[in-house]
Amino acid sequence: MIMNDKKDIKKETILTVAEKFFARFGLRKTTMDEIAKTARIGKSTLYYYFKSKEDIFAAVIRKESRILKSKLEENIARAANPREKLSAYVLTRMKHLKELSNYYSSLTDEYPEHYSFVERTREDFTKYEIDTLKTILAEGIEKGVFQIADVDTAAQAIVITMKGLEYPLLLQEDAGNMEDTIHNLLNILFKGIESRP
Amino acid sequence: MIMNDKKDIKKETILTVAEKFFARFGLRKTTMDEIAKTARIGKSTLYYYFKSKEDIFAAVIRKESRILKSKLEENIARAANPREKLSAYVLTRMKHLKELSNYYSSLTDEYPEHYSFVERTREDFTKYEIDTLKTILAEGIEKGVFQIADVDTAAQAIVITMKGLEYPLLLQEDAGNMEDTIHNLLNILFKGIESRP
DNA sequence: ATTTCGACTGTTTTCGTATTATGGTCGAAA
DNA sequence: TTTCGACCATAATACGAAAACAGTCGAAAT
Repeated sequence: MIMNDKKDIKKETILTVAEKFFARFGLRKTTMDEIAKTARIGKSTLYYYFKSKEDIFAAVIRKESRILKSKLEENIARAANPREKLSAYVLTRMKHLKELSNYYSSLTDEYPEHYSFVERTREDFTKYEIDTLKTILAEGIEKGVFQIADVDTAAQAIVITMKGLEYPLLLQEDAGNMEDTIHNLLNILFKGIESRP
Repeated sequence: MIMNDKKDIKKETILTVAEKFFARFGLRKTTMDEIAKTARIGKSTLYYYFKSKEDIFAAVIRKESRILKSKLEENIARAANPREKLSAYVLTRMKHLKELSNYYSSLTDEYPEHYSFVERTREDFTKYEIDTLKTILAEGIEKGVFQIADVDTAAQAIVITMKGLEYPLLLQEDAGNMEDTIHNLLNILFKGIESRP
């Protein structure tokens, strides 16, 4: 456990370099030699800090997930009530992905190719998503603004719907339409769970 | 316009042959020579009835859309009230795609590759979907069981959500989970549009 | 003990090229 | 009107050689 701070800093440096390559060239076309050269270290050193290229990629995904997580928490905290929190959650999440797809130009191309790998890597984030949504929904029930029979399944349904909309969103299938659609879905969703006097 | 019946019959024969090839090998790996040989006609004859390979593929898609359409209409007619109609619509549509993916083994692989082409070809079907959903929703409003401000956007939101769920459904990302998810979504949806006393 | 790396390896990817397969055309024949 | 054989330009494939690649290892540096 000695020198762990120093090791983490170095890992971070490597990730910063790797991130840029993955963004521009994707997983397949990014080479370990390039990462090593750009980071000014030997390629072998890379393998001292990470066990494989996929491992680095996974670390980048997890880092990205942490950024989104803090973004979500920030926007949720800003929201005044459960309704606004839920709205902020869905909108922030979908907008973030959209922005990401501009930076990660390879994201759209490699989406099908690496779908299951990314999904496996995001497992923790997905758990976080469900937990957070459950918390928001539960808070809404407690405050008497939501009326939901099964919070678990409701949270799961929301997550799967958001995931489902990811690919069409990346393909910009309906481009401008998409944000409207999300708003409409939110409206229907709210009418669906809002308790009425 | 002479001999149009005979021509249509021949076209139908070609489609039946082509369909099986597309199902087993997908669009790319199916060759015009194979279709011609199996249909026992010259390849040039194929081009007398269809203007390109994609044209045949599009015809197969449209045929499949018609089948789904009649399936939908059958199940909608069977349903007693707007709520059951809407439920039947969504479930029939999603189950049909799932069944189709068993038959069309290439569907999953080629989904990203031909996404935009299939989408363009399905445009008419998509219009039908929105129209049908609007009719169901309008009927629900008229009978006082639904309460929706904007029928158009609601119908659109439902269609886009169903489309969004297609790819995860094909990838069987949550396999058994998927049908449950659709049910959950339907439940939320219903709570969202049902009028309450 | 931790960290770094050069040299190495077995496997993929790339590349140039020759060859085949394929989508599509055309004019003639039925 | 319908059919098709012969034909064409292009795209896919096959293949061997060369290059690039992910990952290993033992030794050197810290």
